[in-house]
Amino acid sequence: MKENDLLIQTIRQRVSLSNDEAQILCPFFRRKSLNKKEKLFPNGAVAHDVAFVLDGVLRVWAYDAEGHERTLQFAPTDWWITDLASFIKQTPSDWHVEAMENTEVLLISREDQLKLFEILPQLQTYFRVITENALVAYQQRLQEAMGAPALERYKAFCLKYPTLVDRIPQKYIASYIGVSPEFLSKMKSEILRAGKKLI
Amino acid sequence: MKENDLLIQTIRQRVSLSNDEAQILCPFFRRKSLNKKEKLFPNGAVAHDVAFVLDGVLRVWAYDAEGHERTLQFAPTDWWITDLASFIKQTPSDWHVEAMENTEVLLISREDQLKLFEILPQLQTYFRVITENALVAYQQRLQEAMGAPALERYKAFCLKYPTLVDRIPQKYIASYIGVSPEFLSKMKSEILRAGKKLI
DNA sequence: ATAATTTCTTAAACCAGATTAAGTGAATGG
DNA sequence: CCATTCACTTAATCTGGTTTAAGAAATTAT
Repeated sequence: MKENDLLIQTIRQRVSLSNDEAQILCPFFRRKSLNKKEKLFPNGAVAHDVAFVLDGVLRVWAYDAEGHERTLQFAPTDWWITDLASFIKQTPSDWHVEAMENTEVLLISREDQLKLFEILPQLQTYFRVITENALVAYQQRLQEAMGAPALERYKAFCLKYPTLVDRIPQKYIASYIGVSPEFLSKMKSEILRAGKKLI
Repeated sequence: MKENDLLIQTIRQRVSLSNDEAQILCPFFRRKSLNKKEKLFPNGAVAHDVAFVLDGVLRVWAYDAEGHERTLQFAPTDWWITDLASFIKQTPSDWHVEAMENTEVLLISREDQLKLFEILPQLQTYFRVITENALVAYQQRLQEAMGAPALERYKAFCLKYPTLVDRIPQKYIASYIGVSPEFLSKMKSEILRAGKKLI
């Protein structure tokens, strides 16, 4: 059960959970290993599960109108990730949830998640709170996407995902902040040339 | 209590609520009238309350890096609205929540909302569900903002807020879809000239 | 090791949408 | 009821970021 320690610990940062309750919770989760480039569920399938990342990194992405990849979210260790629209309505998925490295996750199905909310009400509180926080984060990001120049968006990425900046290929960062890989490269070389410090 | 009918009815679209439970719920809400241009709370104050719109329209907006207004959300009848970041953490607000017409709302404070979640667990479920749905909507909107051309974003606005298209000044629609008022005007006249039909 | 592939950089031409400016019409207020 | 402000349009010019293309560097597979 050692692999569940990180999960319990993470949940306990937001709601209280006795050891007995933790024992109730654990069997709801299944462990899964994903190889680099492997997807959490097949393209177009329903996202049955939400994943809690133990180790590695996942990303959610889709093609935009012009056929470019756009990254919605990254998920390093102790983040939750899925195609939320598909997961909450159990409808076919529009997004790809893909491992960027060999990755270990814990999975829980929507059905089991809703069951768990009835058995352990604080779990519903936990997910309500992290959903509220995620909503705030997306509101801020939308505001940035519309009103802030690309360099500000790059800085915001660096603050949000400090562990990823020098770990994942730069083109995925570009697809997250919403610029072409060429332009991100140009921005970074301008920062260096000017000797500017980020943040 | 007639003014609470719309609230009860709206909640019952997602969770069950007996008449007795509805009677418990109602005293938690206070009614408030806002004049056109009036704000839900003073600039920089904490958003103590979340508002349920009975009649009229509110909008949430802030200035971007270049000093332009950016509209995050509109709320016509039966929508919920507040500065969510400020509301959930009870920290000073970054956003303006402002009436676009004379508007009637029901208010509940964060404190009372959390109390209510303990008294009526299905209310926590209700807010979890609408928060999940709002999160999905913001994910889609972010994807659009980054990858779709301005005309697509205008169409998406028209679908999302059909009651507002011919009701609010066009410059606020521009500030929502993320273009200058001049460019929205140009797009619309091009649609007309080409005799294209939206949607 | 070496070949094959992927990623990153640089630079020129290009474009969607911003900015500026000027004029017109519609609300609003005193 | 007039004056002022606010909302919308049109058009010229400008700009942040894209596209295209080509080469260099780093990974990955053989």
